[in-house]
Amino acid sequence: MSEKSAQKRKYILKKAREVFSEKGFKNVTMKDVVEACDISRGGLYLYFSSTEEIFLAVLSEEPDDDDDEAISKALTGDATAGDMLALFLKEQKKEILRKKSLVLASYEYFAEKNLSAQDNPLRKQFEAGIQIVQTLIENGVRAGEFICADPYGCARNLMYVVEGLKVSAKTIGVNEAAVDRELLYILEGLMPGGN
Amino acid sequence: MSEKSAQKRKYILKKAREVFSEKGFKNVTMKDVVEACDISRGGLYLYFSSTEEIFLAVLSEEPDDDDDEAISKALTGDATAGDMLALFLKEQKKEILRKKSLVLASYEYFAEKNLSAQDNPLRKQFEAGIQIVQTLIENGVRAGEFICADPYGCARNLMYVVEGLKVSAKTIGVNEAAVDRELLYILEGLMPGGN
Amino acid sequence: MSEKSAQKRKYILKKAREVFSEKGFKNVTMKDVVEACDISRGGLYLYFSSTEEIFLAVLSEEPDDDDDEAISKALTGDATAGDMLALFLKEQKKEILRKKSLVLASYEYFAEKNLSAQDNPLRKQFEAGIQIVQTLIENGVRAGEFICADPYGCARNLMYVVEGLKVSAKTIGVNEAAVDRELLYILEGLMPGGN
Amino acid sequence: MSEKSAQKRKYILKKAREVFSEKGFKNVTMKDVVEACDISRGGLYLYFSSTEEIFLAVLSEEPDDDDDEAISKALTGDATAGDMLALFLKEQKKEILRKKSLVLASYEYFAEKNLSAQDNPLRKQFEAGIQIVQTLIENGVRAGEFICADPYGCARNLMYVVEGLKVSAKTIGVNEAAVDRELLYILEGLMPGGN
DNA sequence: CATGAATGAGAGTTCATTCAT
DNA sequence: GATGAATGAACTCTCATTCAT
Repeated sequence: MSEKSAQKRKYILKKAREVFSEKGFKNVTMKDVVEACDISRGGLYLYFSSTEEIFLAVLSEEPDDDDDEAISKALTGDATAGDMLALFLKEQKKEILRKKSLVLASYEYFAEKNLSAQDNPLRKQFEAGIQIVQTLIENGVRAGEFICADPYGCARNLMYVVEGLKVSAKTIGVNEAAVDRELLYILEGLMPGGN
Repeated sequence: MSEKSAQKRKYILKKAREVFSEKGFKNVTMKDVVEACDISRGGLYLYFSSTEEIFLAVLSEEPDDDDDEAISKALTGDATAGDMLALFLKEQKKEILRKKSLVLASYEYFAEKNLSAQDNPLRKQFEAGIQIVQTLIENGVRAGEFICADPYGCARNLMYVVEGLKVSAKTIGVNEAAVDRELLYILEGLMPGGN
Repeated sequence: MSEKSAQKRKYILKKAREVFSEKGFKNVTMKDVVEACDISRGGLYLYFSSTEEIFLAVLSEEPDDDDDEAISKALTGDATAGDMLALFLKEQKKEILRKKSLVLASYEYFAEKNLSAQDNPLRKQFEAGIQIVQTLIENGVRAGEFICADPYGCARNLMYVVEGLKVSAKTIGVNEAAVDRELLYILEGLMPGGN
Repeated sequence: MSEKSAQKRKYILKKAREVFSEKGFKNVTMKDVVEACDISRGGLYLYFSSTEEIFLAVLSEEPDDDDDEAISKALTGDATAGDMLALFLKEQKKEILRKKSLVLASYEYFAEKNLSAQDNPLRKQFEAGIQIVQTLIENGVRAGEFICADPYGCARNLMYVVEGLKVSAKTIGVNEAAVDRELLYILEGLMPGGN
């Protein structure tokens, strides 16, 4: 039963993720989720008792994580820093362009809460990204692949651009070429013969 | 009457702007606006018939526009490109850090609509920003103040960072020092002795 | 408007009183009141926001107060203590036998709350009754109408019997003859030639 | 199984009694009972199919009945009428002051039903009480212990006071001293040197 | 123009009751 | 017998919107 329950919970979260992707956070009602899942009103309450609870569960669900896996694999292999950075950017690009993403719902949700830096998963993720990029750049500089006087600054710049692209993708529209162009601009700045 | 009407309309928009700043777009009800304005329920309907209508009116209101004015003045004066870029960035910074801004409400609103590029004021504004920055950089390069191989790319980079900072300010928190740091990083990239 | 509002409020309370009389306290829903008043769901909420609020308003409404008026008149006139006690008992009897009374609803309500003696209107009323009866008996004794060694004890006895009759009337049924019989039993105990 | 069943039934009734004592009748849901018993929702329905059914079963359960036993014992022994009346009153007092009693739940329940005198267990119990007291008083008078011109009237008076005390204990609060005082007042009225 | 009472649709939530296991 | 997930009816409460004044 617990098995079945867990599966149903997962099913609900899967459907809810779609709903949040489409409608953001605040616009989603329990009724929306009920209808997306095609279950009864009361049935949903057996698993979750508010949209917030569902949303947080969706967020904390392990994602498909091809990305992290891929990154991990790359990090353990003997890929060059450039390869790895490219890989990282590829994942970011995927996230930026993903149709069904929780980006805006997260913005809505975390903008309302005023979480301290520690409690804010969005921030943690952001800072983790900076850390990764900085390390990759430093490795690349050491290996002679990159030229960069301020790896930390460059990493931050990259991540803010990614952030800007994410939100732009949802609000003003950004196509794949534009994403490539922006990321390439930064990458080229790191290249020995770059601008 | 028309005069009085216009004033009341303005009053409503002023109050509504505050409401949208605080609560985003979707969370705002006609009741919220009515209460913020301390007018009657029916009274509001004489001027606007939905929160969307109010929101669009708020957006299209001419803002205080010290910024644009200042910019214009600078552009007509004999300020250097560097001065003018600094001025532009100062305005951006103000917007990024403004407590009561419509940033998130706009994101919410325009994310829902799928407006074509032409109809999307957010996009127009974004592109106008790029245009301005690009021009300033080009002027600076011509004047020998800046060194930049790709003014358009640099302008885009700058604007995406600004966008990233705006959303970060609302969601994960960004203080003034952090904004300065990010903008400075870009500026230094333009300087003859920069990175 | 305030006039009309006040009238509607009164109207709601009148209807609500009937509902509480019939169904007690806990069984009454906002829907019940809405239906009794034949107003809209939301309309009721303009006046009251919970059944508790309505109930307390019903309780604190001034009653028809023939009783109190009558008593007051008698007290100011030159009625004998016996006449006045008879009058008091007549009012009690009316209350005991009243079809539409809030007795049980009050019991339900105040049993749930654990109000201190001061805050409990039921208790205040009860003690006021004892006080009145005691005074009347003392006056009667002084006037030679009654014989009573313990007016306070007798007053309490009377009021507890009244209380017992009230609840019995609602739960096991008590007819007028039975009420008369019980009250007469006590009265006769006060009479010079009584038991 | 039937043995086990009977035990479970008893267990449910025991727990349900507590629930009804605390929450009255109408406020109790099947869910409340399920939770108090820590059994499954469906499980309860194997034994009872409504709160009413449970409540009636609780009421008809033989109580601990030290009281009745004690009374019976006393009645068969050679106790004096005074001793026996004192015993009876002691039991009433216990009931009046019992924290977990079904008094209010019963009031709620039987007030809703409009049972005929025959079908109303509350009434039967009340009249049985009068009968017992009347007999005791008559025996006491015959034995010269009591003086009473109207044993039936006095018995009724006593029982209504008890009823009044029961309901007062639940609604306006009555402490032990007050109960003693009221009962003593009546007893003294029976005593040769009483009021 | 302006008011605010009134309506009713719709979302949230709780439970009695059923039923597959 | 026993379980507890699931359903759906019923209730609470909030607002967008209308309309008589």
